[in-house]
Amino acid sequence: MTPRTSAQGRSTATHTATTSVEDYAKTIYGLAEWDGASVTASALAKTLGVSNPSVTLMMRKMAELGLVEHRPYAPIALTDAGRQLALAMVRRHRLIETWLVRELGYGWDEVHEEAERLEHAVSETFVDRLDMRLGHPRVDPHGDPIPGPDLTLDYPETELLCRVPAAAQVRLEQVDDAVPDALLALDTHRVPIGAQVTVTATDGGAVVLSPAGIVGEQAVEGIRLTHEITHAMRVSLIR
Amino acid sequence: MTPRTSAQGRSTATHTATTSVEDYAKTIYGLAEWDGASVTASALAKTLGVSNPSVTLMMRKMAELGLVEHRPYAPIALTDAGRQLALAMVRRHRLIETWLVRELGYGWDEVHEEAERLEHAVSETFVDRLDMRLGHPRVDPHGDPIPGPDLTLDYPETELLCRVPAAAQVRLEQVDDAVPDALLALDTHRVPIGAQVTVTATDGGAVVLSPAGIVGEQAVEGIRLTHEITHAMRVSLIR
DNA sequence: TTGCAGTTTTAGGTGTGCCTAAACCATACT
DNA sequence: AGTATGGTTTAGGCACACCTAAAACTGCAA
Repeated sequence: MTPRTSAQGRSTATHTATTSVEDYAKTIYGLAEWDGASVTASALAKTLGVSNPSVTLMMRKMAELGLVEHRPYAPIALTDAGRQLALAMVRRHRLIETWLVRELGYGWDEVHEEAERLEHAVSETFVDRLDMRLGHPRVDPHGDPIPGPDLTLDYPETELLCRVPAAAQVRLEQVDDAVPDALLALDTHRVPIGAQVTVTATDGGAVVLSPAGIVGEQAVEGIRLTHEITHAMRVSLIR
Repeated sequence: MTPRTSAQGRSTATHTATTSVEDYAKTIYGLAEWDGASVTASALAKTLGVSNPSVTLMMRKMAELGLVEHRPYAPIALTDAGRQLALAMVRRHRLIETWLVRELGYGWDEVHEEAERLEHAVSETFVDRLDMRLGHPRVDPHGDPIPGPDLTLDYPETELLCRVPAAAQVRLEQVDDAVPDALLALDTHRVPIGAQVTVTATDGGAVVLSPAGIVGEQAVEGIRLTHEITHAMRVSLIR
């Protein structure tokens, strides 16, 4: 599951990649990674906000570039080179977000869009110097792990919040920075990354949370989160 | 000479501008500004590294957008809106350069290319926050003045080094960051921005400099700069 | 004044990345 | 097994920004 990394890091493909190619690679990686599901053309189209035919065409192109495996009508998977490219983009994105929050006073809910544009414009040198200045952070402000310079990534053991059974005690580890509603919900209910909570009830993906440690009878107001939001959060199970 | 600035700053044009349009506007402004000459299509083509017909086409487009005045076969000039856009880009460019040098440890000869890409990717918000963090600098590391948030710009009284007569005492005020040879020459001869020097001899644009204060007989090795390089520097006259 | 040289524009064409509409396949259901 | 329903691909086009080659204009000079 953990991506294999060839020694010298990004090679030819990374240099020929256009902004679009970079976005496709990152999105394919994100879908496969976050959900653990196989990536379909239409899922990709929906996430990227483009039409289905556009995806088909781009997949043909990226297959020729050696970035994806794609036989007609079959699901889409990144090659090793494609994963390299995706991880390089993820690294950029998360380092930039960390910097925007730490040094330019951005809120964690403001950084995504800005990073989305900047990540295509910065050089390798820039990324390395930024990484050094920030002290080689391991996670970004949303709890997402940042790939190292060699593009390896250690995953904590996490699960999508929408898949956790009722009554579980969990710790909030990551939020998808691309889902503003999720960030907003955590802000308004004062639930930071690292908070421990109990899943009081589940309803087909929607979830009700209470502060951890609340046992039973106390009538605490729970926090209700929609499926869309719980799908944008990953948690680790406690005990 | 100093561009007039309408109250609320950048309006429609700034938001519809593509990367190319932004580059054209900035380049037209730079040519008119630095040289004081009227801008021809071929000068623009050469500076931007594109063909002449590409310039013609782009001028038609930018005229429709209300960014340039351009009657066929006539020289090119920015409209007020075009100058707004150009100044917004100059502001971005120079603030980004200042930041790269001050906080990411870039050399002043490394920043141009990086800033050239970043300036098209950052938001207005980003620029304003960066400006605040840097303490509203008035000049960038190359001595070039940085337009304020209202896009006005105060020019010091300067002249191109290649136009200064022999025997003049001058102070180095600005270097064109887009000319690496000029930056290199100043680095190797240890001449910083603000240095006072005497123009010992001129030769059709090429110039020999000596440290200021050297009067006559002392046989000091002068610094010889080509026309290409002296054209990339601006100085103020002393006394 | 006419002609020529150089600049500028028109004409026609390329590559990228996107779109809609229409054909196509593969699977799930009756 | 046969067919409907969806996801997927082909077909045909558009916008942007660039190119080369050829035509058109300007203005200087014989």
